[in-house]
Amino acid sequence: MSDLLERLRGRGWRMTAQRRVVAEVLAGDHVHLTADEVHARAVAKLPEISRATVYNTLGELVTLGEVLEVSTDKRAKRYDPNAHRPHHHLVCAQCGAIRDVHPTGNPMADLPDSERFGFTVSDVEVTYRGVCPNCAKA
Amino acid sequence: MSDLLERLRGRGWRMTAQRRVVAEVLAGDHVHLTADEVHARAVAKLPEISRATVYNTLGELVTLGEVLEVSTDKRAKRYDPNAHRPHHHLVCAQCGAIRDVHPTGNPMADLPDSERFGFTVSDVEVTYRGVCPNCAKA
DNA sequence: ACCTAGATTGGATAAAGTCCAGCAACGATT
DNA sequence: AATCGTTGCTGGACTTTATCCAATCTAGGT
Repeated sequence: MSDLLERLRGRGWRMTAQRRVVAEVLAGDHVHLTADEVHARAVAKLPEISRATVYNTLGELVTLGEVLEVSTDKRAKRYDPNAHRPHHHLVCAQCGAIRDVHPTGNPMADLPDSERFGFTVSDVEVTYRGVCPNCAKA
Repeated sequence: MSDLLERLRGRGWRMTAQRRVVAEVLAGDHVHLTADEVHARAVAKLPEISRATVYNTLGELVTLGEVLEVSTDKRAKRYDPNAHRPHHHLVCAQCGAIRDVHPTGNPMADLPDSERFGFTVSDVEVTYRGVCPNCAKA
């Protein structure tokens, strides 16, 4: 993840304690935190960090293509740091747990021209829904 | 759409002016209104209808499987009355326009067991993103 | 060490949705 | 047609999520 900071610096990002902390908090696979969760964890490392800064930083990371915004059906947006290996999501309908998945096939190829309504289609997002093993037990 | 009202009545839904109006407002293809938009249009037909009722009714329609909740990336959830013909969505990244699309292939079959993490997968939602002809012109 | 563009802060505000207590009315029954 | 129990409706308060902004601070170049 420190390569992330390198890359950002290369793009003229001014490095601050706050931004470093947000980047640290987001590291890892299967990480899909809400802005508030990011803020809570950031505060643990840097008590004075403000909510606004967390929102700003997340927004910038999304704009720069380093982090993906994931809208599962929950109320709050979630942020996915795994932007460089394309993947989709599997969501538990009961507890909201999210896993990264890599389906075979290419959904992009499955949309015929006749179904594109003249759009220039650039991206697909696939969300699988189901019940996770934990919730199935209960 | 009046068959919808029939079906609901058959399921023990008590019929009221408010519910009728909400159902009317939702009729049609490529309809993806936010709760607030539904409320605005409902008010035009029945001035006293309250926001809470619109939210309640939409929630019930979703529970009954008559309407789908669509989370594109906008802030507000949208409601899609076309629940009985399965379909996916194509969203303009600029203006937010939404079209119903029917891709070929079955994304469900593209998720191998090894990528299911023990989940019981029951549903897939595919969202294509791009730029619509209108926005492309500008 | 200094300077300035850019970043941070926290509080106000907005937008979307939920909750609740009291009133209204659907429709089954007689 | 009148009654009545149950369910639905209302409107306002409240919660959650997110954005805006003016004042203040700081990273990093010189």
